[in-house]
Parts: sequence; C-alpha cells; structure tokens
Amino acid sequence: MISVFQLNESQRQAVEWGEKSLLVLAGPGSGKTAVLTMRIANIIKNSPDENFRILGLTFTVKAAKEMKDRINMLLGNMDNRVQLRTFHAFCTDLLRQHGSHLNLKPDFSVITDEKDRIAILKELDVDNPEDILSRIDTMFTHGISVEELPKYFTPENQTECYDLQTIFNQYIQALSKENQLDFGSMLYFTRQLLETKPRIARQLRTVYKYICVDEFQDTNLAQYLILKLLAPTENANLFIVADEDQIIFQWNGADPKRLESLKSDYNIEVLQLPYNYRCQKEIVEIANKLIEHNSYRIHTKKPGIPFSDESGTVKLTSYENFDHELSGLVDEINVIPLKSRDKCLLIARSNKLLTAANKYLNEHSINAEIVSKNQDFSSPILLTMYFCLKLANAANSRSVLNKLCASATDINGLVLSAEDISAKAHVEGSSLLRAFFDTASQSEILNPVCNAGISYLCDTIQFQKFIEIYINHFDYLNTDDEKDDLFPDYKDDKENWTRIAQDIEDTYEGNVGLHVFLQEMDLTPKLKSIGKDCVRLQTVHSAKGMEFDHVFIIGLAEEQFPTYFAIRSGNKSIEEERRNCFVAITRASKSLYLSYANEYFGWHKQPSRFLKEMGLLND
DNA sequence: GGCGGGACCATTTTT
DNA sequence: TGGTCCCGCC
Repeated sequence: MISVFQLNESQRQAVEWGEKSLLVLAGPGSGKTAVLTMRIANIIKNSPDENFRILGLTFTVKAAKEMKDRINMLLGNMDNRVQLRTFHAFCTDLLRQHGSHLNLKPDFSVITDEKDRIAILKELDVDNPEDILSRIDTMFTHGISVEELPKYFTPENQTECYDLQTIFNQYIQALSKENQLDFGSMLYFTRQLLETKPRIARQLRTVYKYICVDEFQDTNLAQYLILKLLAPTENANLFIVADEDQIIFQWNGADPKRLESLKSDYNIEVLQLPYNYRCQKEIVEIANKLIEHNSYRIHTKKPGIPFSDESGTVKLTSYENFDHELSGLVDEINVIPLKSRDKCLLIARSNKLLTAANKYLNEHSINAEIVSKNQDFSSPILLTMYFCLKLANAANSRSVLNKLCASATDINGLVLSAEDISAKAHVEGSSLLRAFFDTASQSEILNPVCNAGISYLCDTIQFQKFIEIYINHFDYLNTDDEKDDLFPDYKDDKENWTRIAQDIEDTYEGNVGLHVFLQEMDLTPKLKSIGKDCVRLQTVHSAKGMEFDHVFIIGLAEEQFPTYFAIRSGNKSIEEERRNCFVAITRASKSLYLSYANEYFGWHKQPSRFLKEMGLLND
C-alpha cells in the first residue's frame, strides 16, 4: 500500500485536490486507484463534522470492489460517507427508492439473460427480435429518446423509424408491467427520473458534494448524461480518472469524443500521472511508440515514463504457420519454472486462436486454462436454489418456473414439467413455487429442501434460512463419498455464492431484502477457479486492468490483430485495434513475448502493422 | 485432363 | 483482401 510519503509529485497533487473539477489522465500502472481512494479518504478525514457524502462511480463490479476494499483500509468504519457503486448499481438503488414516480415497484428484478429480453419482444409479435433488440440497445447506450429517433433515419425510412418508436415504447411498458429492468432501461429510467423530478436531482446534489468517476473512458453517452444531471453546473466537484488510450469498448458506446465533451462541458483542469510503475522500460517504450500512431488523442498527453530502471524483455518471433507458432510458444513457456506459471498470461485477439492454443498447450503437458467470466451459475444444484429464490421474488413468472424445472430435472433426472406444475397451481389456487415444491418433494434427493422451501419461501419469507438448509443438505450429500462427478461445478458455484453473499452482507450489513439480494447476485460476475501451475489464456478485453510478470501475445498478423473487420471498416476501427494492442502489451510487467505466423488456417497473412509501429519490424 | 468459377473464413462482451 | 480445393463442364 502506497502512503502519502511515497507519492510522486503529480500523484500528490491529485490526492490533495479539493474543490473544482479535475481530469486525471492515468495510463497503465500509474497508480490511479491509489490516488482516487486516497483523495476520497483525505476529504472525509478533513471534514469530520460535516455530513455530505462522496459518490464514486465505476464501470465494472471489479473496480468498485477494489476501491471499496482500499477505502475500507484507509477509513475503517468512517467509510459510511462514501458510496462506491457501478453506474448500473447506482441506478438500481435510485430506482428502488424513487422509481414509484415512474410506476416502478421497488422490488423489481434484473434481467441479465438475453433470451428473456428476446422473449419479451416475441410476446410483442416482433418480426426479427434479435435485430430489434440491438437497435433498442443502441438507443439505450446512446441515450436516444423516441422523439429524437427520426434524426437517425433518412426521410424515405421514416416508416421503419416509426415502427421502432412503437416497439421501443411497448418494450419499456412491458418491462415496467412485468416489474423487470434490463441494463439499458436502468439508465433510461434513471435519466427520466432525474429529468422529470428535479427535486430528486437537487437532493442528490446536496448529498453528494463530490463525485468521482473511475475508468471514465468506458462510459457511454447514456451514463454521461446521468452524470451531467448529477453535476449540472460547470463548477461541480468532479474527479474523473480516464485513459483515452484504453478505450476498447467502442462497440458498447464508449467513445474518444466523450473526453472532449467533458472538457467543454466543465471548467475542468487536466493532470497527467506520467509514471508507469508496472511495466519495465522496454515495454513502456514500445507502448509509447505504438500509441503515438493514434490521431484522436488529447494532445497534452505525454508518453508514459517507466518508473523503474530495471531491464525487461521484449522478444518477437515469427513462424511459418500457426502450428509452428504454437510449438514455439510451448518452448518459451517451458523455460518458465512451474511455480511462476500463474504469473503468465497468454493473450490473443480472438477466442478462435485462444481455443486452439489452449488445446495445443494441454496436449504438450503445459497446464493452461481459458479464463472467462461466466455470468451465470452452472451447476444444476445451485441453479435450482437460485431459481427457487427468483420465483419467490417474482411469483407469477412462467419463464423462471421453466428454468427452475429444467435445472431441477438436471439434478437427478426426475422430470418436472412446468406445464403440469402451472396447471396444479391454477387448480389448487396456490403459488407456482408452492406447486413446484409439492411436486418436487417426490424426489428423494430434493425432498428435504422442498420442505424447507415451503416453510421459508412460501409460508414465510426467511430466504437466508432456506439457503442455509439447502446448502447444508447438498454439502452433506457431496461429502458423503466421492460424488464430484455427480455434482459437476457445484464447488465452484458454491464458492462464488458464498463470496458474493458475504459481499452483500458487508455492503448492507445483514439488512437486505430478497429482491436486493438477487439483484446483487445477478450483477456480480462469477469467477472460475484456476488449476495449479496454470497458464492463463485470455482475450484482450477480459484482461483489461490486470497485470502479469510474463505476457505472451500470439497472432500478431494482419487480419488477426488488427482484425479483418477493423481493416475493412477504416481508420476509426484501426485506432481501436491499436488501443487493444496497447492494452495487451501493457499487461506485462517484466517480459513480453510477441509472435506471428505467415499462415493461419490455410490463409497467408502479413505481419501486423503494429509490430512495425512499435519499431520491432522494418517495412 | 484441363479449365473456370464459386465457396471457404473473417471480433471483442461489460453492465 | 487473400490461396486452395472441389465441382462441373468441355
């Protein structure tokens, strides 16, 4: 942990920043999280008698959690004046409190499954729901209202525009009627709330005197508009941390232009954290050279400066074809001792190359695993418990019942029909969940948890008690003998469950309703445990924010990295690819192994232009 | 047996 | 944008 005394000059300036807005340009490894959290802690410590709060907004759950942990270390139990949330979690908090103005009930649930969104559109008799959904998402991420929509259509396409307007309105109505929100609508409703109820916005402004935003470059327009409603004047106290060279979510609405808007909308000062504490100097040098080729940059940003004098390694190797490249990779990894394998990261631009590399490495006795965040639980046991809770929260949802029946059927093969259970509930005038428990109790393995379910989810709501009994039951069955095969993924799922449940406990201090509990469960990514002495394989996007001693990047060839798509669609996309490459190489602290082949899957490819730009290859 | 023409393949994924 | 393979036709 860095203390105030170890800060460099620009870091200290940022930490001690008080009133007015500041934009902190923070490259890879510049210590931005330390700066952000220490500045927050400073303000709180220097105002013990005041009761304003500080709002910290992040883009990812992981970043919010990281900041929470650090703030907790710095402030201990004084941290109740600091609210650290992702944009989306902040919006749900707000909508649970004030959503009644928009006819939203406080116990709404969160849709995370694309299929459920498609299902809503199908109910509305939409022709090609996938296409319409992506249009609706574009409206959401760009904050485009129904009224503004005609601007985006040519005069001869106005019918198409009118159709989309109608469907968008119907979709919004369906969400509020079914008491469900998806990610996009959270932002949509929040903006509407703050625009139509200026009193609420004003109240928030009084409470949150300071607002910090981490990874600002990732915000889409809808999020930025919400920020502007929270801090409408140019004299606001915004503290924005951003790196324009790491915008790699453009396809999701992030845009280099956002920083320009920020600078013109606010009377903002700019400060750069120039030192790179992560990467050794050879790596910083090629990263600087590479990113210089991007033209959409704030011109005041200076190249990164390596903090350490120590020498790192940058090695480029070329191969005849992809097979040779993989074989060369095996040789390189074999040099690294087993105990350091968990400090190795293999990056590829696409999952196709990553999958092939994974297969090859494992066939050549190198432990390797593709690391990707899986959004959902995967073991039937945990899923069944989770859907029981969901059905307790959304009592009439047929789609939840369908999923519950499917997962419960997977546990032991006793077929549970959603159709029959629904009919039974109708005849008996009971809830879907009660009818489910009545039916499923015929299964020997499920019987004890069904009884618990009736007592603690139907007769009374004591969902924590239900969870406890449910998990104990399967823990008992699981330790009975070697039944790992019988309960696939149960261990990983349970670890995730207990971890998230603990986080929720910490955040809400044990005082949490079922809908909020489920919301946090839904919005928190589930991690996969990784084997011993294992090399991690990740795509560029999923590796963002991480750091490893040794990084291997394969497939540095034209039409792989940069991708074929980017090359075809022009300079704006190439610049995003360049930022992707920048993010990839700056994951490495000590050594960086780059490689390309002349042939992939039978197609001849040129070496990536980025290698030339980094000065590693001549024209 | 030699040829012309068409098919083949092409990204990332948070909230 | 590529190279290669296979099919059908002459």
